[in-house]
Amino acid sequence: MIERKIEEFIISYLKKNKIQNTDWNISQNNKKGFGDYSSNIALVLAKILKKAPIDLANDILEFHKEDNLFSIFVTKPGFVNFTVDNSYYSDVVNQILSDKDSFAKPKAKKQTANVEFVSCNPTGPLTIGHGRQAVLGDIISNILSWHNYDVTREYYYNDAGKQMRVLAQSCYAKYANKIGRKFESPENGYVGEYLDDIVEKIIEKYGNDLDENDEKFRTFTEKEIFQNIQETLNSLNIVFDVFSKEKSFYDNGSINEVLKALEKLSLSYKKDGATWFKTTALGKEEDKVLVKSTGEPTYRLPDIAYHIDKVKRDFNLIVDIFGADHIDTYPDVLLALESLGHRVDHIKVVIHQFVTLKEDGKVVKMSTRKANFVTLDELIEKLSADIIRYFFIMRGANSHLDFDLDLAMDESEKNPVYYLQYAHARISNLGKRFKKEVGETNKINLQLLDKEDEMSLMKKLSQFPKKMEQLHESLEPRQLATYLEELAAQYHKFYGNHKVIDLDNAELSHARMALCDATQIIFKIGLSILGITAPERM
RNA sequence: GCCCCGGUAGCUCAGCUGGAUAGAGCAACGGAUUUCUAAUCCGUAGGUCAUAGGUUCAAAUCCUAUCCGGGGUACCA
Repeated sequence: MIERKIEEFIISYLKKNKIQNTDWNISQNNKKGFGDYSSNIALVLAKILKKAPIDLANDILEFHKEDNLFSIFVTKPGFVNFTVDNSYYSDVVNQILSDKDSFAKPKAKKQTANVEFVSCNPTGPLTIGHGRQAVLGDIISNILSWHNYDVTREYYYNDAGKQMRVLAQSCYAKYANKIGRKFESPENGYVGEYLDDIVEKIIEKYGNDLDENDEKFRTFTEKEIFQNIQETLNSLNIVFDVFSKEKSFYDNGSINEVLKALEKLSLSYKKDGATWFKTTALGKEEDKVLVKSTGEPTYRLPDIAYHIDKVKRDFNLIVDIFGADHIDTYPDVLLALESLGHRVDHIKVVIHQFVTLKEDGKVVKMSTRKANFVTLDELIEKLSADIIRYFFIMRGANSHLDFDLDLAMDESEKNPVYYLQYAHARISNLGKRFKKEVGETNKINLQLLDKEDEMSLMKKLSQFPKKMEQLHESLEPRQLATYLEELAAQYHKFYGNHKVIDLDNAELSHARMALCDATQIIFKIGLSILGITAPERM
């Protein structure tokens, strides 16, 4: 990467002048007039050395020996600007063409990662909010896979708690109602239509004389709903490797172990019949309940046991993806792990904000319990997986996402997804024609590419490795989407202004086609990480 | 009350580990089509980067306060 070379150059200057590290940087310029890269090194040094920044910048300029990598010029108030030689960019194109799908892919040894996402209890169909998390988690997993991680996609859910009991009661209420018994739906019960369908199936399968406390109202319902959840995820091409059930941590005794261990450390105590986690001893403002006075643990306790289990499975990286409603709970879990002597420095938590759905220009409020939500299934009926996936990550995870249903459907032609896919398809089509009309060659002279649009496109391609590095750090899929949109814009512009197939100039034609091929390779890599198809034609 | 996000063009949002002239898409307006598939391109217009202070050679970006929107603050998950 050229940034490295520039960095090395500046460091060599600092070494020669015996200047200790300072807080300087190299930034890339998208504007004209300042070269490809600039450094603030002289501005930063000015203060320490008590010299004019412009003089320092000129000193750096003089220090630089002629080479064929980059040239330097200085602008006020003291920026050192680097203009990278064109040959660097054509080298990148060559590199892409020879490495193909593995271009820029790190060669580091395999590591393991666990990504936990969705983790929604089987009490109802997935909503649009879950959809965001599902897609986010899947793409983050793809990013890690690309960076040579062996990724385990994991779904954790509560198959034993209070919510499941309420679900069973709600189901029975519908059942009773159907067969003419009297039974009040529980307070805060589930009333969604999906339960009616399940009740129909129960009657069909088990008849209409089941007892109120029959196990089937829980087990059958859970199975049905969970199957539906998996089907929904599958239709977005999301497949999990591991399902962890909360109940297993009761059964194997690890929840009790956590309680004992915390007690031993005097980090828990009893009050009002409940067991409390003494987080105030660890710098928090309030203590939190671990076991309710009813004897039932809160979600926090099994969560701790579950995370200990994940840590013990020895992954190099653990990623938890939560909705904004969990923002206050995960620090407690991490605190517990730390105080019990477990590693937490390899746990990354990704928090995403909520989705608001807009229909007919109005915001639709959603709640699973009240059943006035729009399900992910309904969305999938209307839109393709490609579009849904893209829409969910086209905003930063930390921003609220306005999902405008009307826009996603009615204006699908103006959808950014098509813009990307079209760039890819255009190149495919062009390639076919090119083969027929121009033929092949083994001598490609990329030095012929020096037009502004060609250079801009090559520069955009050269940014890919750096982008992927940033992506690894941020785990923010939107950054890749933004990059691909920029690349597509650059490509369409190039395509519009220059003929690739020019029968009077075969040499130039080949050079341009090579540039197109390289661009297509980057699209392929990018789109596959986003889990979006790269069509040959549209 | 306290904590966490966010407030950038008419709308939806990038940019935020400080850098030079704040960007896209949509919407509006004006052009390009006997095409290498126009699902595209070119151009015009659109901004007190919520507000007020502060730090800095340099602030949309960092700090403080205020205002507005969302979420949390449960012996719900």
